[in-house]
Amino acid sequence: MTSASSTARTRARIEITGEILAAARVRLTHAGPGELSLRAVARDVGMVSSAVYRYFASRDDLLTALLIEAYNELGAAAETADASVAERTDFVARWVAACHAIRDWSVAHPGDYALLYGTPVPGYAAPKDTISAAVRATSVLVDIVITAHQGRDAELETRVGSPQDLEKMLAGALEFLGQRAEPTTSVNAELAMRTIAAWTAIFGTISFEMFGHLVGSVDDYNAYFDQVVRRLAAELEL
Amino acid sequence: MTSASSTARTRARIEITGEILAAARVRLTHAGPGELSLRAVARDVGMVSSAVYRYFASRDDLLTALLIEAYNELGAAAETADASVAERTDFVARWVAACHAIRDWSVAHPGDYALLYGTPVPGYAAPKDTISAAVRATSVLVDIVITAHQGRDAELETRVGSPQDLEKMLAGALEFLGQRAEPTTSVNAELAMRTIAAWTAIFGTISFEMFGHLVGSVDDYNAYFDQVVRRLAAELEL
DNA sequence: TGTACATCAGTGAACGCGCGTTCACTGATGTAC
DNA sequence: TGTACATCAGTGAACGCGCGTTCACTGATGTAC
Repeated sequence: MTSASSTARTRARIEITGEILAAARVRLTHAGPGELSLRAVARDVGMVSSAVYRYFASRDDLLTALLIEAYNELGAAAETADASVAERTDFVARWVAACHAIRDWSVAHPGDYALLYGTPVPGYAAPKDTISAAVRATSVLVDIVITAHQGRDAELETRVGSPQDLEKMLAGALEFLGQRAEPTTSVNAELAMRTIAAWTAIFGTISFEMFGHLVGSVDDYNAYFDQVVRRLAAELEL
Repeated sequence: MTSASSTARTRARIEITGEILAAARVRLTHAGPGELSLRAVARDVGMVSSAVYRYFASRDDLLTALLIEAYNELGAAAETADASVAERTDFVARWVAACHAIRDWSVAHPGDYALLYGTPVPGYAAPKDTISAAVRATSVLVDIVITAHQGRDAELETRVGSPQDLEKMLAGALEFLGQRAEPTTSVNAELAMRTIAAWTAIFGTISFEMFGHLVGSVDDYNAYFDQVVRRLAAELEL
């Protein structure tokens, strides 16, 4: 008698599901997510195309699984990098480590990156299952910023516009940041503004690099990214 | 006798070429560039698919024409917005106007924006004809920054790393900026660094908005973009 | 001005292709007694 | 432990579809004399 979770069938299922996902991700390197072909993936794995339907109910389901897997990998990379900084109060070091981990993963997985941060697939709406995975990498960055500012004497001064305007405009972000901060603390709207702008700048920089817009302008992408990240750290007063 | 440039044929050719391009751009709103179908475009225009080949030698040629047209429109929008600021020494106003023009055009033409700044079409390499169009919007921003700093007493101080490192890393950008500056002036590497970072942040912000990454965080995209742009203006010391 | 020829836009059929998905099947694996 | 039945992974054929591109054609427009 075999326990339900370790029969040959169950193990094979897990393994082959992984093989299909891996093959699909390789395909994504050479074709956009919209052109991802289930039949091509099946061929790569060595099955007949209809067999894939034993594992994924449709092409969209495959895309969803890919999205979740990729988001989780990116999130895990950021988390690991942050955790590897021994001096937990060195927020600049943690920020730099996490940002570079995000870029390193992106450079190593261009197809996956395009899936996550490139043009959305037309006609495909990511289901809610993807949200918790999608938020992981971002949460690492947010936590570093919030923790750095937690319990400081002075709140950041609003640079442009009024605090009230910022609060209204960033209501959603403030709620998200508030959930990740200590229960009693309220998050400063100016800090939220700078955090979102920094987060956007990081992925904007990676996208520009990956999609070829920095060709001819920047020679050393890693060094350039490092510059951007350290400037953002200063901006965020980490 | 009719002059070569205004025969009925020539006029029809120009008109229909425009109709094909327009139909293709509508299609791009609902399908990524990789999935753009020549047959579908032909159908929309009311021709048989093979007739399109009288106007474009291949699907890739159509894509190239779309790229050039869209880049030129975006560039023209930025140029017009900049030119409409009467007080030419009010560089902040010019910067804000140009940036908003870029965002407004992008929001109004999401399909075209994705073509220009989204995931590149796999297997398609934009030919060199596109470069001069591609550079127009960017040039507007660069010119504002350079002109603002032209002939100032103090050069910007390098914030992170050494000026030498920046110069090496940004050789390509420095050459580009140098071409647009007054002949005798040399462009400060720190200024180049901040300019590229600002340029990247602008398109990063627009991409995040357009591709859905700000949903739930930011409520008023236009106000948020305005914040970003004004902060960048300060950063650039316009 | 009128005619003969050349150019060219648009047609419609055809090519070979790959796609997502369904379905009846077979044989191996798992389960209950 | 052994047998009977149920589950399920994988097969292979088939469906209807849309795609990019080629080609011989027709009829209208343009050009040269």
